[in-house]
Amino acid sequence: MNHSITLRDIAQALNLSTSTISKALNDSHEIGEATKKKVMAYAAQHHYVANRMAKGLKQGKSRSIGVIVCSLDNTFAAQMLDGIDKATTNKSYQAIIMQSKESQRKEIDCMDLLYAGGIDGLLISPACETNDFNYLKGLQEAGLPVVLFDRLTDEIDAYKIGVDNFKGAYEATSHLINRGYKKIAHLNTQTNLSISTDRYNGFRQALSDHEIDFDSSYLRFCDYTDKHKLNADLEAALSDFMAMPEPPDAIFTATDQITTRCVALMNKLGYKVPQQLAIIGFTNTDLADAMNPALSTIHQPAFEMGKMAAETLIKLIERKNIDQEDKTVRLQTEIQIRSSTTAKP
Amino acid sequence: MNHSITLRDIAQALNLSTSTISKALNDSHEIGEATKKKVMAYAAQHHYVANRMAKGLKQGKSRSIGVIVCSLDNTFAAQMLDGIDKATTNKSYQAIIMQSKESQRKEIDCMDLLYAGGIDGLLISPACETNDFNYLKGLQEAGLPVVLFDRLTDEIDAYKIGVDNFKGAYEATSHLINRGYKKIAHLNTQTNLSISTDRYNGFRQALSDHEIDFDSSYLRFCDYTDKHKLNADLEAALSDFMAMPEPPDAIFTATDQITTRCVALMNKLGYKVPQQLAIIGFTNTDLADAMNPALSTIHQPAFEMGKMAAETLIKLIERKNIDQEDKTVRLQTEIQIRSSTTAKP
DNA sequence: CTGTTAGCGCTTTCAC
DNA sequence: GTGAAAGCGCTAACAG
Repeated sequence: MNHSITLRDIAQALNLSTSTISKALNDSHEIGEATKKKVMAYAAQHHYVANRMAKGLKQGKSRSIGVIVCSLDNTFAAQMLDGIDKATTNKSYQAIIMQSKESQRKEIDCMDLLYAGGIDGLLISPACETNDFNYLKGLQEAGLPVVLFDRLTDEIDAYKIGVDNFKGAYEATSHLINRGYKKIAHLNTQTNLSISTDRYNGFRQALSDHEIDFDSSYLRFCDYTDKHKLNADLEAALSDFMAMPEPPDAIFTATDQITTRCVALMNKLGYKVPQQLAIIGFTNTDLADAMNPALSTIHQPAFEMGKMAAETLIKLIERKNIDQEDKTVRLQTEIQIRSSTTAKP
Repeated sequence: MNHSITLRDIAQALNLSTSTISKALNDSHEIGEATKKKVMAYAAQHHYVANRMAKGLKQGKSRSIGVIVCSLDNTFAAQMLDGIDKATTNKSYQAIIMQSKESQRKEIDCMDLLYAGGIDGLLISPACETNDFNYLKGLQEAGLPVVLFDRLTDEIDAYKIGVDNFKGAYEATSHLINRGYKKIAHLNTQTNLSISTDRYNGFRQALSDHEIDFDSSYLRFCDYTDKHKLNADLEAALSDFMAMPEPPDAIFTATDQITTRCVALMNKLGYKVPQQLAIIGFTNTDLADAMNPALSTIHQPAFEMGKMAAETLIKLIERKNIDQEDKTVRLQTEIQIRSSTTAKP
């Protein structure tokens, strides 16, 4: 806690009252120019900085927002946090960041702590595990402004900022088909969040629009709650796929983690990419071009999504008009084609 | 800002005074068991949660710490933040995270904001650019507890948690030598921080211990302040190296960014790894094994470093004994050998 | 234009 | 064992 000077110190030094100082510093019209100048000068000279606690207590707000993501240690989340930081810093809010580690219980703990900590609003990207949104609804009903980002759900009425997952998946799948792949496998997560179903639906729609029959044995929903489990699920899925009489010739992976782990496994298991098995997936890793072959990806505007979510929340907190018809915004993904989906020979 | 009930609400409901409630809730010995029970029960039932602002104002502390890293959007930093989060959550502190983006000016802005925000202590991993620590010293002299982590400097007297960079670099270089590589290039950052010089010195020491002459044309210090500049510097360095009459046969890269970008460039430029050019470097990316060939790395205990730094800071804040002789702690790195440094044919 | 006063919610002497 | 009162630093009526 800093021990800088207080309003009273300035008041005494300048032979004025604290309220005059307060008003002067807040550039109130009630105060004369001369006094303002004097006060400002003195404050600057003595490095006065208002006590955040006192101000917050008085005004009933903390100028801080809570942020809950699955994990700090996750490229994609980190990029969104970067965007959130941009927005909060711009508007001089503090972000208190917490992680759910994909656990619904931990997520509730986070909400508890944040709420108790006196946040003015909450930005949340729910854990994969989460299927009960009552706690969150409770906070909302208690008057806490809430914005969902990245991982959305219809279970709750709130402002939501995500991407067009259906379209991204549709494009990825269509790209594979256009490159000559027909036996396309799909790896996704086990979760109720729309992020999963939207991508799955996009995949299915692309297949059917190109008149390719859907083969359910090419489909697997993996456990996402734990790195090791995910890896195990993925490895099982891959070897099952490749042991089939008609193994897939391409694979579309639905999340950042699944995509990158999958590439690692394909290297480990020695599959030739893309000759034997092409791959494209949702991932924002900077290392797509460091892989060999370079990885084709569906890239999400993570930074913008975070920034926009934070800006929306701040507007909500400050009861400003939100100039969008729909409470749900879907940003566009971008397909980045590299060698892991080179045209089929 | 949450609007839960206050001490006074409880006091009125129970026909007691606020001070009694306060003491009861803080489990003071002055209060009778019966009253305590009654108060606790009522508080729990009505979801009482103490107002952080009021408490902070009264006690002159905020139970929050400031954290400054180069960037949120950086695998290595994210892993350290994960560790910091672990420690702060354990001790029920809040971490306010800010990013310097490698700029000294921004770093000072961050410190300003954090200090004004009333943090109880500061955790900082300085920007590469930073060479003037007077501002930080100023905060320290004003009584703010400060702990440096990851990127250390002798310019300031503080608790410091880093890794043994000299040893890590020494091991990486020795590994290359033992695998039969003799013409070893080194890519490092332009900075005054010991992170850079220690690694450089470790490299030099390994060469000289193995009686290999140091060739300064195999050495390059790259601009780290901007991704594009770094990439350009790296690309220039690589093509200069490979255009030499005697190009290097291996390369030791000193940081996370340099290592991963370098791999991407080597793929792009089409060098055969490790036949033409082996590579090992400091990096914590999860994708080392997703690369082809898999990347040998020097891995740093980022999570532990962050956790330990935060724990140290909290002890400092709470004036607890710190049970370590030396104010500087150096954790051990771990060499992870994969195919990018396969023995020279 | 400036000052007085009260109070945000909490802790903490100090009385009783 | 419990309560009254003061005060942390700030803002905002309300007076003057």
